[in-house]
Amino acid sequence: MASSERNLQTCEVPDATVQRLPLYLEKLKLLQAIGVEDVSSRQLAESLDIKASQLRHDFHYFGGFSRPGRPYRVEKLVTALEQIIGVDRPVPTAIVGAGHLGQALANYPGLQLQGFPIRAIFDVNPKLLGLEIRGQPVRDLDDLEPVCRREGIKIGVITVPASSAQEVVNRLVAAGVTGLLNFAPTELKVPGHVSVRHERLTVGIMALSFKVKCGALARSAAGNEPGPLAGSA
Amino acid sequence: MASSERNLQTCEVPDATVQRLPLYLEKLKLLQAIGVEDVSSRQLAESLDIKASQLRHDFHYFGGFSRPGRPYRVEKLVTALEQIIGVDRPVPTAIVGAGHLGQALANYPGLQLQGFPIRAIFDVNPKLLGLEIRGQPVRDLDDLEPVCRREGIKIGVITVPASSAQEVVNRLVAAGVTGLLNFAPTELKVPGHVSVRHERLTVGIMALSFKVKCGALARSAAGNEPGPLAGSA
DNA sequence: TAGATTGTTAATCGATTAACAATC
DNA sequence: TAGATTGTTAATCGATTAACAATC
Repeated sequence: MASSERNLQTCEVPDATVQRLPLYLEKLKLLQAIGVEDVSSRQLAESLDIKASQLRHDFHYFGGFSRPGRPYRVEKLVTALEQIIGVDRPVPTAIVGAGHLGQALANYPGLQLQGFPIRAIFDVNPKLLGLEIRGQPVRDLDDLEPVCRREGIKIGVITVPASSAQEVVNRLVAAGVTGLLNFAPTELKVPGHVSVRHERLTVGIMALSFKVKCGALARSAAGNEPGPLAGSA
Repeated sequence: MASSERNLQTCEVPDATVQRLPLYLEKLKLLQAIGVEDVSSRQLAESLDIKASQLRHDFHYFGGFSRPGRPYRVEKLVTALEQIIGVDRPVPTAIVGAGHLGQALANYPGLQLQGFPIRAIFDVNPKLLGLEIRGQPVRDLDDLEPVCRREGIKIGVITVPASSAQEVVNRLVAAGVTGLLNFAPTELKVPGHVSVRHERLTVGIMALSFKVKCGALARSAAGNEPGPLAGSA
């Protein structure tokens, strides 16, 4: 118990584990919604296509979700994971850049539902200032600092062009934002107390392209090119 | 050389390496654009915040980008990586689901620029059928198969609700699509020759939330809460 | 030549998986 | 009890890093 407390505080949790926590939470919430009360590590792991021992190993960093012999209580697990991830209370979030991607994210219900309500949207383009998305007006970038402070914004979503990303980030950090979700294709310099996560849309599609190309090569080498209708589920 | 050919064909390349290839390509194209002709593994690695030995190790799976003693030629490397990733010629891509996210992706210039021209957009909503995005009309989902075949669509981007994702995927696969970029929060069943990549927006923001929360805990434990203006770059 | 660079292998490091005692 | 389950440690596996010969 003492060691799991230390893990929580110093965050000595592997990144690979951290990335799986949201998947666990998502699946558990789904189970909760259909009225499932108990779940074993094997059931939960199988539904996520991972090994049960990996799931238990992940949970072990935080410790004490159940006792040997007893399966997990879905509700307890949801509560615990929400606390661990930090979405046990809403995390006020702002979107900077109300172009196509920014608007899409502002409209996406998942963010609000998962605990990240959009409390502010900013853009430099005066033509967008009239626009309102899910009850939030697009505001002038000039108002960034006072609005972010007033709303207690914790996370900033960067959907501005790469050329203005760093300046926007500096202002968000100065206004007290400590987490940045960066969709701009550029590196960002931030002070040590700020966390950044890059979301690169083109990395995903390129990695996919590589696999597609390799699959095609492998099949043509093996000489068993499937007809377009073959094998469809 | 024989072993690197085998790697190319059977794709025995670690996923971690595959995910870095697009980053290398992106940075190299940037260097090319500003007229840089040569680059060393150290320079390139440093600009991406990785170790030079890792970069050389990655390149070694494909082999023969330079000779000992000579730095890499930017142009040769760009060409080679484009071929390896499979973007040396355009990869016809379709977007299924023209809601906010689908429209944002269709409008995103990066996809076209990186080698993935959007050659078709589909939706079930009749109200969207008049819409045209960057020269592509939103088409009726009923026309999916003939249009995908005619345009030679290789990659399908899934931006429909989770409830209809599997059906859309079945139809895309039947129409000859072999790569799927899935934004719907659901697992997909596909035949073996099809590659799927999940893009989970909420996983990214939740992992970020975890790090933010841990950072706050660590600082409050250490008792050195920085003022909101401290340390800003 | 001397210093710098790549390609390639070996060493290290970390993450995943297996195993099993304790428990229900 | 017998079968199933968790928490926890050890074994395995794979990825990253270091080292260095060959080369410019």
